Order: sequence, then C-alpha cells, then structure tokens
Amino acid sequence: MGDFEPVRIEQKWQQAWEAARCFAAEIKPDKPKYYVLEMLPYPSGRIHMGHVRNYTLGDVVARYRRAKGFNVLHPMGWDAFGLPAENAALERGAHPAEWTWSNIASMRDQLKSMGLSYDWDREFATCDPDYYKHEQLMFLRFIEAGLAYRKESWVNWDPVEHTVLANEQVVDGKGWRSGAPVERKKLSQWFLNITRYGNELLEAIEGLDRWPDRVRLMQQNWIGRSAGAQLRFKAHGKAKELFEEIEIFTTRPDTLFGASFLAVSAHHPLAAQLAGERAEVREFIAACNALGTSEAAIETAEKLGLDTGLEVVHPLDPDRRVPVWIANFVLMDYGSGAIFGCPAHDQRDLDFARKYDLPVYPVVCPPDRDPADFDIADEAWTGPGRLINSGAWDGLEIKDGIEAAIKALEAAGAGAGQTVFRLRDWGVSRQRYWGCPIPIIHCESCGNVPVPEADLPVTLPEDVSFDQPGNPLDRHPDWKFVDCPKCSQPARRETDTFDTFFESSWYFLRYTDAKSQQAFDRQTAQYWMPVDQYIGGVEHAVLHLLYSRFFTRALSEIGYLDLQEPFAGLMTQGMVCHQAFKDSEGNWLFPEQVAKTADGWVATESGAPVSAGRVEKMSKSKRNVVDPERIIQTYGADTARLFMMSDSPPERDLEWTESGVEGAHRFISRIFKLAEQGQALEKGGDQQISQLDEAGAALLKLSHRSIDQIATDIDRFAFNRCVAQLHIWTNAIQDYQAAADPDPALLCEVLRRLAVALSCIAPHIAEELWQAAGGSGLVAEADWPEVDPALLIDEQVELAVQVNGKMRARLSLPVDSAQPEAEQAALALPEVIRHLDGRPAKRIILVPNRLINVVG
RNA sequence: GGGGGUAUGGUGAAAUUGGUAAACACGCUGGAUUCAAAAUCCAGUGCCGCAAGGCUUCUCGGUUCAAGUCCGAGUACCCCCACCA
Repeated sequence: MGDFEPVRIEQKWQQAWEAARCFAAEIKPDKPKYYVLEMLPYPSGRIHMGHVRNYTLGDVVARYRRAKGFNVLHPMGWDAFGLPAENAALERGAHPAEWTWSNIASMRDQLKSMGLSYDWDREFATCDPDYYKHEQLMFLRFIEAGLAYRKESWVNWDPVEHTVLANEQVVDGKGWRSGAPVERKKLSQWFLNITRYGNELLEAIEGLDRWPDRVRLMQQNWIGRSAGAQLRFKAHGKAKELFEEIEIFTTRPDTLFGASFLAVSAHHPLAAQLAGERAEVREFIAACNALGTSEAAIETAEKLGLDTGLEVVHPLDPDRRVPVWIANFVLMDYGSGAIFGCPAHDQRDLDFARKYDLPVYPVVCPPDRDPADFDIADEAWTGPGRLINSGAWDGLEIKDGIEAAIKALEAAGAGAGQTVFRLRDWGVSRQRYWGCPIPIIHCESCGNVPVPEADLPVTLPEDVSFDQPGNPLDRHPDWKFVDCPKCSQPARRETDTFDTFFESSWYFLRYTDAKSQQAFDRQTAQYWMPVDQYIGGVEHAVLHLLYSRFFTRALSEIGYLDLQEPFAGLMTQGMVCHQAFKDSEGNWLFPEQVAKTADGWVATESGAPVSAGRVEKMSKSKRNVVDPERIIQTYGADTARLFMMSDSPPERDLEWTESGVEGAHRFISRIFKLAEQGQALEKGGDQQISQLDEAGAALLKLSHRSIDQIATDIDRFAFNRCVAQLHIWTNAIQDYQAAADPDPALLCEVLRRLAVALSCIAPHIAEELWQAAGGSGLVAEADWPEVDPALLIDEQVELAVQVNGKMRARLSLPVDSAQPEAEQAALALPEVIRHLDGRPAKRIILVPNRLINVVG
C-alpha cells in the first residue's frame, strides 16, 4: 500500500460518499428521525478552528445516530447577510454579493475537505432572494397578526456602523461588533412583539431539560420577570396644571408608607414638559444624556437629581404630600420610567435622600430589633422583617404586606398588581444595504403600506455605491421611488433592511424542505422538527436562541406550523484557544513564527527572545491563530477532527497545541498500519470465529465492551472518554496481533467493529480499515455493532479491601459474591489481620463487586 | 452591586454520581534501533522516602464505615447581567 497520504485517501472517500449519496435525507416513516444542526456560519471567507470544532462535534453525533438506525437530517448553509460584506465593498470595491458568494464557494470547499456528513442538496444562503422572499411574506403576516409594528422610539445608535442595534446587541454600552459607544437617538423603527411571549418564553425554559443550565439561566435573567404593583400618584397644587397623575412601578408596594420622594427619568414626558419652560431642567437633562452608559461610568456616576418643586399626593394617605424629582438613575424604558423612593429600604434611594436631605421613614423592622428604637443610619435595610409605621399593615411579614398593599391600592382605585419584564420588543430595522429589504411602502396619504404579495420579493438593487457612510439604499437614485400600491400616488420605499438575526431565526425550518416554493412545507417541517441536537457557541445564549424560540411561536401563531420550541437539545461548545506571543517591540507573532528552545521562546527568523503570553481565544488581532486548511493539508482532516475530540470535554475551552495534533496524527497513522496489516489477513467471510484462546477471548470481550462504552460516551457527549477507549482498544489489538498465533477471522471481526466506532470521529481512515477488514459497502452506511450482553460480565472481579476506611489490599472474588464469602476471604487476608491488630471486626460493609470495608 | 460556574500530577484530563483518585493522552526520563537524527518500539513517571511505609483532589471545619464527590465558612480565577425600582 505504501506511505500514508491522508489527503489522497480522504478525497477518495469523500468522492465515494458523494457518489453513494450516503447523507441525503428524506422522510422515512419506518425509522425514528434525528435532526442534528450546527449554527450556520457567516461566510467570512475562510473557516477557523472554532468552525472545525463545532462541525466536528455535530458530525460525530450525526454519523453515530445514522449508525444507530436513525433517519438523520444534517444540513449546512450560510448566514450570508451582514456588515462585513459592506465593509469589504468599502475597502476593496467588491460588490457585497460578489464578495459573499465567492467566500461561500471557498468555505464550502474547505468544509468539504473536512469530510462532514452533510446533505449538501439542502444548502442555501440567506442572501438569496429565494430565501429572503419568504421572510418578507412572514413579516407582512406578522403585521396582520399584530406581531410587527412601527413606532418612534429611543434607539441604540452605533455611530461606526451607522445603524440601530437591538438591546441584545449592546454590550457594556458598546456596539457588539464595532465596540463603539452607543448613542441614544430617536427614530421610527419596525419592532417584533417578542414581549407578547415574555411569559411563555420564560415558563417554557423549565421544559428545556436538554439545554445547559447556564443558558437557561441567562435567558431567564434576560427576560427578567418581576412581580410587583403599578400605582398612581395624583397631582397636588400647581402640579395639577401640568399633569393629572404619575404612574410608577414597584416590586415593594409594602414599603409605600416609607415613600419620601417620587423620581422620574430624564426622558419621562413630564421632564420633557418641564424642559420647555425651565432652563435648569434642560441643563439637567443634557447632563444626564452626556453621561456614558459604560460600566465604569455607572460605577462612578453620582446619583443626581433635580427638585421640580411639584408635589403629588400619597395614594393611601390624602394628607401626605410627596415631592417630585427628576433623577439620573431612573430609566425610562423599564417599568413606567418613574419610581417612588423609599430610602429606608433601598440603598440607592437612601444615598439619594442623604444627598438631598430628604426624610427617611423606616417601615420594615428586622426580626431581631425593637421597632421602638429601630433607625436607619447609612445602610438601607433590605432584609426580612415586619412592617411598622404603616397603619393597618403593621406587624405583617413583607410577603403579606405586598398582598395587603395591592388590595388597598385596588380598593382605592390607585393601582393594581403588575408584572413587568426586562425583555423589550425586538427592533429589527437596520440602516444598511446588505440585508433583507423590509417590504413596506411609505405613502403620504395611506401611511405604511405593505408591498402586495404579488410584487414580492423586494430585491436589493445591484447598482449601489459605498463611497460614503450611511445607507446606500437611501442614496440610490431611483430604487426607493415607487407608487403607492393603494392610491397610486408617488410614494417611497422603506430603505431599512432587517437585522440579520431575522434570517437565522427560521433557517432551521427552511432546511427541512429547502427547495419548497413556500418558506417550508408544514407537514415536512412537522416531521423533522424540533431539532434534536443543536450545537454552537454560548455567545448566542440570549440573541439567536431567544429570537428563534420567539419566531417558532410567532410562526405557529400565524399558521405556518404547530410547534413551541425549535431546539429540543442544545450543546454549547467552548472556545478554541492558543498561546499568544509578543516580540520585544510588542508586536504579536503567529505561532509559526516562534519556536521553543532550551532558553525559552524565540522568533524563528531573528532568534530574538519572545514573550509567551496567556492561552486565550484564537483571534486575528493577537495572531494566536492556526489555519485549519494548513492542518488538513499537512495531517489530514481525520487528525484535526480527532484532536478536537480528544482532550477537553466539548463545553470547555480547548487549547490547540502542536504536540497534541501530532499525538492525534500518530494515532491515525497507527490505524493506517492496522488497515495495511488487515489487508493481508484471510477474511472471515461466513466462517465462524474458531475456538478462541485466552488472548482472543479477552480481545473479543474488550471489543464488545468498547462498543458499548463508546456508545454511552457519545450519548453523553463525553467524546474525550470515547477517544481514550479507542486508544485502549487499539493498543490491545496491536498487542494481540504481535503476540503468537493471532486468529485472522477474529482480527477482521474486531477491526470491523473498531472501524464503525472510529467512523464517527475519523471517518476517512475508518473506511480504509473497514475495507481492509472485509467490511461490505461503506462504513458510513454500516450499522452500529451489536453488543453481546454476556461478554459485558466478568466471572472474577477485584474488590478493594479497606480496614477502617483505609485501602489495605485487593481481593479477587467470583462476581456477585455474597456477604459471608466476601467477609471470610477478607478477614483471612494478612493485611487485614495486621491492621486489625487483634481487634475483632465490629462491622463489615460490602459494596458488591466493588469494595469491602472492615471496621474494627 | 446581583446571579452563576470552576478549582484534581509538569500539562489536557478521567473517576460507573458517596465506594480502589490520577484511566487515556501530551510532556519528561531511561533503553532498543540508527554512522547520526527523525520516525518507530520497550520500560518508567502524583509527592516524600534507600526501604517498610506515609502523604495527596484550593484552604479550614463538619456529616459518614467510607468524601474529589454531600453540608458550612473562606480564598483564587472565569462567565453572564447590571443605576431593573
């Protein structure tokens, strides 16, 4: 056979799989279905190690399920809209479409070289009108159902990308992609009504039992439900000229008698109203707006307020007046943009009250304090206790106080119980070119008019220029000028496009029926959905994963399908990391540019010393990247795949090391040798495995156990254990082969079993092995081997023997030995006699087949 | 500030969920092979000790016949959210 040439072998088998159409999926009623999906990539141009890890994980699951008899759907496509294409256009003059499609072509080749078992017939790119036309129709249906609407609102404006960002896309007050501090701007925008499902999305998290707890918790926190009360303070005196009442939200209505001020946000309508008449208010609001939203700014920001001089009436005590302030720490977009301040039981309110010399009324007394002399110094009491100074509520626990307060408010017609969510509606308008056009026409007289269905899709014009910042669609000479579909008067197209998370919110449905004339066929989608195993990065815990859950519900509501949750199982993989290197001038160096010597790391070219930094996520800026293509060209895809699965459990970060890759390659080469040797063996055919000697019997037993254990391990995503078992097994096969008189029929049988198990992780070399050992057809289509339960049981087992809980000896006993025999054998052991030191055994604990502990 | 997680040899890690700690691999050491090297193969490798033996899962305490695993307190690092009323 000759030298091991991974690339040649791998291409050969990739062609064989394609010719046999091994991975094409279709509905098969006689098999259980299994939908494995990895988060679809953005076509940046080249695959990176994160992709390699993600798709290898998915491919192992897909190939394993196929062998186990499932009807597997495992598709791949491209999340092809997005800003990098526009940036490329700006920098290189390439049209975004051209740039994107050529990136897709090269990344497809790279993925194919990995030997992934995709049904490529279902591939699509979201920038294709054949894809996005369906979501334009969905959007119109959403509008009809009240799930999409347009409103003017304060938005997060990214000054670098010149577009609006969703709340989910603002991280630490900065754009998630550009990193630029986000500005506040008021714009008219399209929103999807995700809050309508706030409760459902929250409560259904409970049932997502095959999702990581971490992600479930993040979604719960993101949705952020809090129960409390909404209540209204009526205007008093001259305030009546300005407003009737102010509505506030609180989670602690029980502390209502502790209210010493009311504060509204600087963006509250009342503040705007006052700003019209008073310069000091205008100045204060401007100061609030200037304040950054970054972490540091918030930490150090002082609680600032401005007394409006206005007063309101306490809702449950008509004689009590409460002053109204404007405060910088009150957020307009949470609750009603106004709060009542109860300094005694809220630290922030207390700081504010001390600063502006407002009264502090304690209304909750801690359990261990006397109400008569309980006072608040500079720490608010937020713990448990009983109500005081609260009239009829005195003596109640907080929980009962809240209930009593809500009842009292309802009776007084001043408020009611209310639940508010942190989650806000999803703004989907983006002022960009490379996205799905929003199918709306703005008409002076008819308003926002949907593009008639017959006119869909609204496609992007190709002749656009990127010579200046902003939205090229808006600048296009004629694209936006159309007649109103209703009144035929000149009107204007919506020039915003959808947030790209719109596309990724339903692509998993399109895969089920990628050639459909509709978005997807309802029946077919119902067959394949939900996705049984979804795999991707944890960075999408609240963005894509929440939007997709919402979309699935929304699409069900408008009749596209009948499903609540799109992803039954979720696995979030860790990052691929590498050590970062810096030369003496502070420049980052690529791993290929450094070498380890006896004196430490040096630059290969100059020999100058290099400082080796932390092991961190591979990133272009720190140059600590390794190109998958180079690895595949050098070692082959099987090596890259095996390494990815070897050491770290999938959810943990993985450090890419050259020595680890070489270890993986060494193993693949050993398998190649096994295959070579297998070629020479006399094939078993129908011949029975002859009477086995002891070594043969042991190998057969190990083979059955390995198959059993590898199956369990893949089910649990314990791929590193699974690789360990492959090592143990392979070592044993080599030992058996090297020892005297191996049975060729047994070897073939064992090698075929090994080939099936191996085919999940290293599918190419597994085909080589399968063929050499006389397997018929392709191992990619082979069934998972049967396990003989009789071979999983030992006749003799080794038990640990402890004296007073300390390990003293080992003891070999027949399996399932009962207490009397085990006791007898243990007590006879010299180590036990010695450590008992003449004392009688008071108690003997037997853990069957595992351990015996003599207590003396 | 709130919520969550992690901590095991020189390194990545494993431990059937309370029952023989360190499987498997990397690295390292020694040996075989080689003119030499690479590759390959064999042996060793938690720590202390010549040995018998003792010690060891971040630290301290507890429960238990038995604790890496359970409980309490603390330390370090990581992640998410954050003027959320």
